[in-house]
Amino acid sequence: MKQTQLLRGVLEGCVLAIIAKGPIYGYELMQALHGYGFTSIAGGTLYPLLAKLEHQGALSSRSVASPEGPTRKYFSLTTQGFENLTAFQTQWAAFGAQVAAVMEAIDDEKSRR
Amino acid sequence: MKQTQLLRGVLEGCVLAIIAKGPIYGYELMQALHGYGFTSIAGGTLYPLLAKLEHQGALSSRSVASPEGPTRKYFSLTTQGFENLTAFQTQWAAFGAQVAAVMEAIDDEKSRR
DNA sequence: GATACTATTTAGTTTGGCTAACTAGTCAGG
DNA sequence: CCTGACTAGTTAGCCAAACTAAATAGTATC
Repeated sequence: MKQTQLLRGVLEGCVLAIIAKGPIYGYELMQALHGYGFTSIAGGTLYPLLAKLEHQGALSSRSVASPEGPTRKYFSLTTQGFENLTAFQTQWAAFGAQVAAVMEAIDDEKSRR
Repeated sequence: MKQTQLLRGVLEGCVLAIIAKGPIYGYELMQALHGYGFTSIAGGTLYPLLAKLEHQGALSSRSVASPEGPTRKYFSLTTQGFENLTAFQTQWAAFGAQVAAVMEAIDDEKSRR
């Protein structure tokens, strides 16, 4: 499915949510996203986002050698990151309600026919 | 609220949904969106979108003189437009479910603490 | 004739996810 | 030993869509 546009801003929230569950490195996070259905997310999308979030202070990272490949970079949420996540959840809920209201209106219209 | 990024792709769906209720002109549609909470949508956002949708064949339009201002351009959904709307609703529902799944996971985590 | 509201259009900017390419480490098969 | 496959991360440049700001123009009010 092509959901590029819908992802705008939402991907960041999802990344924060998954990292909130515990430290995780980029590649693993990517696979987790795929598992949730966000199959289109590639390294070129995810890594720059992680770098941005770390730069902004929402994430902290540490490098750990891997027994089966290149060094992994584990990310954790900072206090700021948790705040961002909460803010996102609030905003997303409100936004979803707005969209639902618009769609409901047309559903009413449809059922009236 | 700053929801610029979340609106990506969704605005189009909302516009289709509102027009589905019956012919409406741009300015009125803009006010309708404001009424649903999308207060940031300005003419410079909406009109180009309407033009694009008409060009793509999702909307048809006709100009009608207004008794209290410049000529209005009323838009209606074409068959294509209805199809687009249905496709959007399906996609939006699936997307919403995916995001909910990610957020739920972290809620579980939170409540376990 | 100045302000305000209605109604639409256009130019140019910004944001953030996308593709594509590259580097680099480990391991299996031939 | 070399090739390919999987793991792991980085970078440059593209593109779609919403944004700001400004302009045009009609009507009404003061």
